[in-house]
Amino acid sequence: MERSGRRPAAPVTVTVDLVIFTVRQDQLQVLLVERGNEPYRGSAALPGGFVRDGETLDEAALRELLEETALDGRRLHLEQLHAYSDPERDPRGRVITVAYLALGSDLPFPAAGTDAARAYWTPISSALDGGMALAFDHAAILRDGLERARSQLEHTTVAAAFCPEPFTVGDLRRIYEAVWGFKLDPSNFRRKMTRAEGFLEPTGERRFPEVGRPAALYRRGSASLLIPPLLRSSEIPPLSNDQSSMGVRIV
Amino acid sequence: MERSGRRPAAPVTVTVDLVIFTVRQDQLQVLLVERGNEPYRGSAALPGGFVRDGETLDEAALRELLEETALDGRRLHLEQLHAYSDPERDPRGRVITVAYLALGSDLPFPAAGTDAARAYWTPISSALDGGMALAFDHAAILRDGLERARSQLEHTTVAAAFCPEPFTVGDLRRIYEAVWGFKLDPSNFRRKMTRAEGFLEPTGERRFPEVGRPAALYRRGSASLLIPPLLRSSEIPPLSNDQSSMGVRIV
DNA sequence: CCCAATTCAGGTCTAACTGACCATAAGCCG
DNA sequence: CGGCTTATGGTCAGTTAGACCTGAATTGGG
Repeated sequence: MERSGRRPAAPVTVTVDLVIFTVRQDQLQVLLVERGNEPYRGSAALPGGFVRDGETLDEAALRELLEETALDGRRLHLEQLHAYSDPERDPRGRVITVAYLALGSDLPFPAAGTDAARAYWTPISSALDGGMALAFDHAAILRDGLERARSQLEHTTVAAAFCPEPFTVGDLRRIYEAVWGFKLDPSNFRRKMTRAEGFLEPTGERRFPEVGRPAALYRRGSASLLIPPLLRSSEIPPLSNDQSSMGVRIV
Repeated sequence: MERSGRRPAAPVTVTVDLVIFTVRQDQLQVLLVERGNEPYRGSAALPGGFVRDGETLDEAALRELLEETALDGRRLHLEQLHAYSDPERDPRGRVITVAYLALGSDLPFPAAGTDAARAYWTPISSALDGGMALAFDHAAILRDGLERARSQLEHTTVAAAFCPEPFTVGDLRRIYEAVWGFKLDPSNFRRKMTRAEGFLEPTGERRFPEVGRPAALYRRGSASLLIPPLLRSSEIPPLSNDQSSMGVRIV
């Protein structure tokens, strides 16, 4: 940072917005709120809010997460996604937002006591298919969050963050299938996951499902990276709405 | 974003800071400036500045880049890195910065006309080895930028952004070696790169170096992703002198 | 002119991994 | 019991990665 005296520092309002994903009924779902204030009153939006004095962005994101989902932050993954800064993105004026990606398992329905007008889980397919116009640039943020989540599953063990412990290899596979949007071969998936060091920690227990053979139960291992990665290579392309706003276009 | 009326929006100053990397003499170098104003007057810092009214973060980063390096933006890569928001990170008050990563080939020395007190290239090894205390949290930003650059080389074709066109496979390999900090096997590297679709576009020409056999010249291809990725699997031999799979550590 | 040094270009070989597919196991249900 | 479902494990062929080797093409020095 240089040149502090030259130009007046333009004052800016900063918010955090959260892309909170969970998997329910083998479906990737995102938490949306119905806006209670102008602008976009009544529209669907990502949960979020203003960053307060003396608060880091991470703290603000954690606070909003707790307010929206009443969730203990321990078993969920939270990471910064991107900062969005189009001067026209908020009709009230200059508002820059920093988006966060949160992944959680079996997240509860939003507590009734929150001050969001209404919060609810929606399958990303419906949230993105154009029928539901999200407020501000939240559709773009959601797309970026989805792509980030999909990419993270390739290289890290965060998929386990979607699974309540203990879980089976099948549970984990259904997470991958829900997030990526296509089926995986159960046999090859199991071989891959059980060989990745530090991903799955056997409990010795088994789970007896409604139907089918019992499955071994696992806990999350200590590894955070998936080595070697599981790349969604040449599979069936999922519902692709590639219109990412990330990356700078030059020329 | 929700709950607009509840809390006053705390006004914040926003800056962009740039981690600008280039490779010179087979060394990864970063552009630093000597601060001309308080705080940290005289200390080394990353180039950057305030975001102006009506400007996106990307635009602010591009503007700073042009001011610092007088660079035509065509052959350089610019991407958002992370937002840093510790309330104590700037003694002047509440300043959030959004860091950008820029990669360029053969970048010129900073133009004399810029208003940065002094700008200069430094090998990252010296910039990070503690002897040179960077202003603010810029050491952390630089570390994050380095890790991002290293990771990008695995999955994308940005390494070519470091190479003035046309370039040889050897040029490209030396970029990887400089950024990653260890040697690669020339033969295996060439096999990998020439097979990756859309990375290298042969020109048919050759370059006759000072010493050694002439090398075929290439241009950047159209692909932006490197498929399959080139992973620096080498990495931390936990015990023993196992000199890793693909190379020998330098640095 | 021949030789050493250097770098490029290519090839071989083996181990590992991938993806497609098959087979069996172990529950449930009627 | 046989049929259905899911888990688990194995095979097999094709691909890839890493280690290593061979030769090609150039410069520079005796």
